[in-house]
Amino acid sequence: MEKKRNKLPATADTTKGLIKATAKTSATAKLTLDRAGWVKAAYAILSKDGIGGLRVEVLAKKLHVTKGSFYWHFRDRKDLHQAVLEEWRVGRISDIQKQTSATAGQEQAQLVHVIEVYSAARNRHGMAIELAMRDWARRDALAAAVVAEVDKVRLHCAAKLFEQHGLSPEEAHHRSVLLYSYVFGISLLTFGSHVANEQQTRDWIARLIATQ
Amino acid sequence: MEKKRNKLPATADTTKGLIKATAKTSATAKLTLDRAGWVKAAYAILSKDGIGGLRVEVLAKKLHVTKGSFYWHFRDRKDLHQAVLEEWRVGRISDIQKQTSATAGQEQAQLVHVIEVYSAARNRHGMAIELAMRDWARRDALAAAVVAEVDKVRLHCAAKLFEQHGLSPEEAHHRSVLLYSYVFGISLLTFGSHVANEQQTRDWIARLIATQ
DNA sequence: TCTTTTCCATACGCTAGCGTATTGACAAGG
DNA sequence: CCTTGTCAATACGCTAGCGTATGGAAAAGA
Repeated sequence: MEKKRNKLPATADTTKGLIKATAKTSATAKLTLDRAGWVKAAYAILSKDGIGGLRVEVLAKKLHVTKGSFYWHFRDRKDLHQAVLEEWRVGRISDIQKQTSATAGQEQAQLVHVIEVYSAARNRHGMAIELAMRDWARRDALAAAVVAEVDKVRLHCAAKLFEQHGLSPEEAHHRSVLLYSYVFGISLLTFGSHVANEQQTRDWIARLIATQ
Repeated sequence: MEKKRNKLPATADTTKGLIKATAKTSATAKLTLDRAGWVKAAYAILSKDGIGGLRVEVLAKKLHVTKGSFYWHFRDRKDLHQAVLEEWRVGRISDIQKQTSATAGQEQAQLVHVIEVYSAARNRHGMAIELAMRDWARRDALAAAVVAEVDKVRLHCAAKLFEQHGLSPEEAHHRSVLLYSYVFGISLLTFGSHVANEQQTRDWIARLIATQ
């Protein structure tokens, strides 16, 4: 019995529902699917317990398998980390470009929409991952690089909306930085406590940021 | 057996002189001061590695003692946690009220100053603790309560400045929430990466927040 | 001087978790 | 049928870390 270390092709071909019913391409499909399954479960733990709680055996228990399976699909813990980072990077960039594709004349509404989408009150799970990634990035260079790249794209896309709305490149950049600082910062203020939603405050701030 | 007498931080040394003067109070004073030494070291670890890295034996090694000392001063790990939280709570509230005591007519300059003080670029260590506390608060109810209390005071003090500057209570609250969301959020954007400081953007945003 | 108190060192048992080695089950293909 | 490849279970050694028990040194009191 020879063991092959599976080094991943990072492109996640998410073909759901083909778990066992496939016959021909099942080998490759099942491989990537299993890695994707581990990564997906890793996300759930990451959002709840942070990168420090992302442990191999805990993850295995969550998936009702043993770590023997994990070390078949992943070389080690770092391998999983890289897969999680890559998944997050691709997913976020894709999401941003979807969120910031505005029709002409609707830029301001689109910006308000972006603020709402990233609001912790409406997207608690997504924001938990966001904060976990940033906490991770403060102690890990690779995570920091990924977060920096995603932020760069985010700022660029938001700035483009501001510019299309008539602002100068400088002010567009300023407001983009403020926008993302706010949406992440507001989640830091409200996440731990059970503060009232304060929708009025959120609306007021969103208007201030998005309106020139 | 040979023993190494490694001194605790300087605060412990200065008070050891007081022990000889007062006998009865020295016991209590030394106890709390030694606790303070542990708490201070805990801060350093907290800012660097987060609450997950705050381990008893690591902390002891940092102080060049064994954990035998730790368990003399603290009942357990949770005891240290509570001491750290209390220290942070008292220190932050004291600091806020100092930072927001404005002379009449200088409220706006004072608000800009608050934004600058909390800027990650100028106060990296303090912001690291701030972020670590908030990450901690996401998974610990006690930490969440402390952070919520500090935030409440912060928002109240900032809102008072805005009101003294002539804003309505509602807008004063809105802008206070924006102010603290921004200062914490901007640190999330810049902490992991080595982004340029962008002082111009910071100034522009500070003016937008503090100026009606 | 003798005793008590204070503070730290040492040794111990225990658990969680990482990574490896080995075995086994099962399906596909020759 | 037998071989091979795929994936998971099991067992193992190892480290880090928590909390306890105990000893020991030194200062403070008596």
